[in-house]
Amino acid sequence: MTTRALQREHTRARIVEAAIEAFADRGFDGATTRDIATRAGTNQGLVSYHFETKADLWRAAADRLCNELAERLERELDGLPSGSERARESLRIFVRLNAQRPALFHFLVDAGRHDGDRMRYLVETHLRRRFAEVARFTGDEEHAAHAYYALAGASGLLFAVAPECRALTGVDASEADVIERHADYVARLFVP
Amino acid sequence: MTTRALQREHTRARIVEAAIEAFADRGFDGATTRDIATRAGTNQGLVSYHFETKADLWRAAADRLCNELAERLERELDGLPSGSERARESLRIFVRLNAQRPALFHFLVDAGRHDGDRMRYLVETHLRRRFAEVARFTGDEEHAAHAYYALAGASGLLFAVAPECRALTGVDASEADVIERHADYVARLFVP
DNA sequence: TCTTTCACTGGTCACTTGACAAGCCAACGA
DNA sequence: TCGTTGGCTTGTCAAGTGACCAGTGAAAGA
Repeated sequence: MTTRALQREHTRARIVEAAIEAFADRGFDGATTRDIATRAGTNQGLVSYHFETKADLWRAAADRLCNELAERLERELDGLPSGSERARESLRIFVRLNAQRPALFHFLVDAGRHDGDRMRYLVETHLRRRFAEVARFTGDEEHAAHAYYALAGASGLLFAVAPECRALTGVDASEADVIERHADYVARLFVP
Repeated sequence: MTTRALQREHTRARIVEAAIEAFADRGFDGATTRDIATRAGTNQGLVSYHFETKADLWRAAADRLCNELAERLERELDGLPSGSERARESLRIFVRLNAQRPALFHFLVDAGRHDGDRMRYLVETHLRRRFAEVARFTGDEEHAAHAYYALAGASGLLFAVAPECRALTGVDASEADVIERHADYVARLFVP
């Protein structure tokens, strides 16, 4: 690959990563392309140059976020021994992902509350597969949606509102032992 | 009370109610005072007249939302028979409140992700008491925060992203039997 | 009855927003 | 080597944004 092409990809990646942070922090409406540019260490014009619209950038950010998590999930689940403990460990892994990337939860909530383009895109492109897995996991057609959203909520909320959790309970959700305790709590909750 | 004072209170209440919807829909940054005014059936100037700043209006909306839910929760818990089923029924009630007022979840997430004035206000004014109750309920000092956020997430997310849930799973979270099924699911989850 | 009060309206303000366009210059290709 | 490409910067634009203010008219008080 040429120097220029490499530089281009590198810059785009930096902007997308900054966009993930910004959209998670402020929501789609609240995040500004200027703020994203600053986080990426450049200027607003460059964001418009690489991504035609703000919505395009959001889609790129959602893709990056979801693909990264899907890959990591698949990789970590792969090396798991089968048996009764497998289900619980799967849940622990899912909780750890939520802890490392609270942006996932924010994208889900921010896009999911309206029936719009962003919600449709998330559902069609990324969520269908993940939901199908949970549905197969529960086996229960009737309660699949309930299990899915209860799990996602129980796993992600703590890390999504980490500053509030710190102020309210004194618990720092970024600490490793807190993450592990939550992973264990959720795992035992859903697989007693 | 005079006609004017009554009218004033009525108008303020209308604006606050519109603000709850708007802030839940778009977040603090995304919601505009003009949109709030339109939802309330008036003009932007009147919003500024009744509430000095947008942040003031947000605080009034948060108060209204939290007080309403605290009252309802207390009232419904009051008539509950003691016994082994009491814990489960408490959880069902909590889920039903989340279903009726998904705005609660959105306020929590929107304010809770940053260490700022709104987050502090929510914690100090409304959340402390509620968390203390959950902590007393679990009895377990070590896991109180984990139980609290797992419960809040598991109860609220489904209704907070109802449009997404509909598109993803076909389940309409506004239907009464879906609400009851989720209430039962969460209740059995936390009190097996 | 007549003045005062005040909830409410319409319009203006400085400022921010996303999108766009002209120019710059190092990397590229001939 | 020299013209071209294209990533990038700077500046500009219309469309909002929250806050503010003078004016209005009906209710309240004298």
